[in-house]
Amino acid sequence: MPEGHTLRRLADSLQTAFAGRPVRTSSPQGRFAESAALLDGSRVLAADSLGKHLFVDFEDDRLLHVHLGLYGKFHVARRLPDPPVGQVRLRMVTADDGDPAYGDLRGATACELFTPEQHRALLERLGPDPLRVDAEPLRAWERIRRSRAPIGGLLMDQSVVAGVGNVYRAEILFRHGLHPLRPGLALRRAQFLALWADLVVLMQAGVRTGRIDTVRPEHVDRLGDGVRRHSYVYKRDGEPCLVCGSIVRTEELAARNSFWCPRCQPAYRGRAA
DNA sequence: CCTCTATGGCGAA
DNA sequence: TCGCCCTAGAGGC
Repeated sequence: MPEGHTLRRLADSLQTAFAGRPVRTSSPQGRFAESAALLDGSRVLAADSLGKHLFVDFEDDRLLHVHLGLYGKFHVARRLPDPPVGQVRLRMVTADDGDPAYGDLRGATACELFTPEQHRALLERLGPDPLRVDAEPLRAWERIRRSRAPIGGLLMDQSVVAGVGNVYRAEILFRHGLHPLRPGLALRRAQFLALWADLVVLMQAGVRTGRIDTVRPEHVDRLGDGVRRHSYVYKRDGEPCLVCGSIVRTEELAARNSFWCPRCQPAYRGRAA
């Protein structure tokens, strides 16, 4: 589930398993062979994430940039790897003694060495990441408050907020009673700050558990059918809202399916919320 | 077996 | 806005 929490979690496990240790890198299916060859045998210094981007710092000023895209997975385990099965695009294996670990990258959009210039340009382009303690939410607010674009699109724009994807977008808007089509400039500052604070809580929980779970305890089995829901509206179109019972709706927004409850998230009609 | 869908984003038109 | 990249799981036949 590659939204920001997945990348943060991945950076943490790579850091724990590989930091300070030399690795053998290979590209069993060739796609990222060039990156693998350039890094083979070097020492990992650190791993970090920003938004949906992963960075692995190697010695001699080399920086690996990975973006998982929609389908990518980076499986990390603290044991010796089995022979690669299927499309492993990058394999990283500890090359020193003791405590073996490996990582297998599949399906990623990007796996490349970044120049300092590329790195700087990317950092400059990305908005604040709710998972970072040094994030500046007011940078996002300055973009949102002056934009006529729908908040459901702005939240997906990585230059506004980094790390939010389609699930967190749908869920955070539900939790704050905001219709996805409400223009950014129709939000109040206090509304945005509450939304941001909630994003921090939800995404931190996502880092801890490895899954996106946004439903408050009192709503988890609200329908009384014994099914524990973990989202209020995401992919629940056609089903009853866990709060009011209205039928959850979906429509495409910013090239992705957007989900909302028509009663809890009333349509914007030119008034403040 | 097949087809569809997905938590993302880029570049061409 | 569309096509494309790439993988895996779900569901239909």
